[in-house]
Amino acid sequence: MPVISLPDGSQRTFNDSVTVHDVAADIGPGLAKAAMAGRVNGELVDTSFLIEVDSELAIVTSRDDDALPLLRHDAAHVMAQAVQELYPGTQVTIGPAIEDGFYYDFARDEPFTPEDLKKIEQRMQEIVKRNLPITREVWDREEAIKTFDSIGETYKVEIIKEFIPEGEEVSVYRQGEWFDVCRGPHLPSTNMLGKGFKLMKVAGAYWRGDSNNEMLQRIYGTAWRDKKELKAYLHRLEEAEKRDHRKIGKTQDLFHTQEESPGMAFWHDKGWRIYLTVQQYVRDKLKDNGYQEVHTPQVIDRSLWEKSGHWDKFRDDIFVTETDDRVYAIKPMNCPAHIQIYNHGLKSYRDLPLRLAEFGSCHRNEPSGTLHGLMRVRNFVQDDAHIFCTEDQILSEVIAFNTLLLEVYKDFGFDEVLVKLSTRPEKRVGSDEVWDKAEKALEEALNQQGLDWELQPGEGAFYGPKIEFSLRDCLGRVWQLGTIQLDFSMPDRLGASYIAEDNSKKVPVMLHRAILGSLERFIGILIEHYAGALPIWLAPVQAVLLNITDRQSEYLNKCLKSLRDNGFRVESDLRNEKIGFKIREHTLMRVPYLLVIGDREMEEGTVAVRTRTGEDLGSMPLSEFMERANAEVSQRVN
RNA sequence: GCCGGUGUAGCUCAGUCGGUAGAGCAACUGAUUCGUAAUCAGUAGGUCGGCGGUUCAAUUCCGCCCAUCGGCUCCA
Repeated sequence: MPVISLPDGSQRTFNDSVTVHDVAADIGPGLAKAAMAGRVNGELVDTSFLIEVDSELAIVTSRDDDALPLLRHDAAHVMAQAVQELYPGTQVTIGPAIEDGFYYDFARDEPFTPEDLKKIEQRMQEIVKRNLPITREVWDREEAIKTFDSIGETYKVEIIKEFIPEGEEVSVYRQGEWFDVCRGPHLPSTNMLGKGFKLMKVAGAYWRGDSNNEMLQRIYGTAWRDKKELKAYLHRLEEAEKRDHRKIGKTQDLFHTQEESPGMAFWHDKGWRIYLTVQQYVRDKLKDNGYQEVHTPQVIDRSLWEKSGHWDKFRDDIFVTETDDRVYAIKPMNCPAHIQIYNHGLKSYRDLPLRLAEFGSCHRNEPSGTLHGLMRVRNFVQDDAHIFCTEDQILSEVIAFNTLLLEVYKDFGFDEVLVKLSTRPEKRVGSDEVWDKAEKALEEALNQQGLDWELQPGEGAFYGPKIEFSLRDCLGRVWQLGTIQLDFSMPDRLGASYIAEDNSKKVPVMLHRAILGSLERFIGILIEHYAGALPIWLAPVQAVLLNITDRQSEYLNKCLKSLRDNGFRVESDLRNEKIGFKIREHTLMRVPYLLVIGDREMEEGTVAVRTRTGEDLGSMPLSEFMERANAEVSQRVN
């Protein structure tokens, strides 16, 4: 006699065990039809799930948050069925729901073409129409292995053998002729998938995510409750693509790349202004926070990299130059060089913490397939710094860093930051005692900051734990920006030491840290975040002066000079074009302010101010405009 | 690095089932001096990513390479 408690607090008593579907039907036929799954005592289950004891139950319909992952997982199954119907001999592997959609990895010798995707999508629609009941079966493990082996599904066999312990049973979901090993739950039938799905792209993916394994073909799709939601999603994607920093970099004449220097940017005037503005901002911040700025060579003999251990580990990724029979590395990082500065002269504990910062240009020969606009490059400058300190100073240094980092992100308009803490891996240097202390310091610093953070056990570097700070780009991709990493190894390897209070010689702890990470990547993210309309304090051109006719040229040039003398980045547009044409052009270039000057303004000694959003602020004396603009610059208004 | 797509004028793109290419915008010239998101007319502009091969003939077909895009792996 199970008593079922529903989310609204009501209870229903049944004489016998009931399925989720039975309960839904008991409430009403509409709900029975709409039921996609159930949540029994917090666990998501099929509508066919049998409830035998008193339980809490929520019926999942398309309105629930739970619906989308279910829908997407089903879409993956339906796609796999479609693929196997259309392309016999194709093996299925895994196919989960992901953010905004799903994918399924297939093993097939021939590549899937964009035309294939269309065909598969059509077949999926057909399968949905067939309205196949999706049923759950429980198989004996050995029987499952035998069955999948007999139909040539070797990957499935491997999955069962690996993930299902011997003696346990395997759940198999069947829709029509087609079946797949799956934990579930699933929708009751294929037609509940509806029409809100679309196949997006084919991509390669290694079996089990290991580059030593063979490559499978992954088909990505998106799935939503209905066509309308799908359309909205596709629209969102289109809008996101318009924000692409590579596109905006081109249209706004910020930078370019070319074949001869893959993964390295040619910064144009306007892009470089952004770069310098960002750099100057960080430079001032670092100075205010007790950092010394240094500068070290870009080309350093291989012997130093051998000592640091990088030559062994990263030889293939280091650009090398050979001159006069010596082999030099184009530096891939600044830290060994900073230790050279640290080592220059005897250090006492009184010198610590010592914070050395450098905007050092680094080169890394990243694999060709990983390059991506400004986001992943081979030449970059980090807002890099190394803090040399004692073990006891770790906590206070990490707190100070986190505080500074959040302050900086906020100034740039980023409030949503993803934080991850990576702790000791199996292979590591340093005593457990030191690791304990270090991990605790990082954790405590994060908690004191009130940050939400995710633990990544075992993901730390061999030389120390780390915190990573990431932002999401316009297409939802996550890019790591800031980091603080403890290093118990390199100072020792490169002979750094200090004299402690008790006159003993000790090795300092080194903290690698960056806030923006690579300036290139950061500027790429900035461009996308603001869709090219950078806040006025960052905008490469803050205002353009536009004349109506030639008569105002002289007055306009006077205004231009005055603005420039006051430190504004302004341009003039004296072309013999209609004012509407000029306004359109500069608005599209996302210039924050357009200052229109006609006879009226000339006579009154004013400028007519228009914003890039199309707002007309009316005429005002130049001094008033400058006051306004100055305030916005110093307050970093968007 | 791996899988797949793409590479045509400064930009965005069309085109050629093998006979050396076209539009819009931009540029240039001329006219227009016109008050808040595109004034009109004309001119010029391309070794069709690179190198090889097949062919009477290759931008088009084939091979290799490079770059780029989307993923995967990687990211000190």
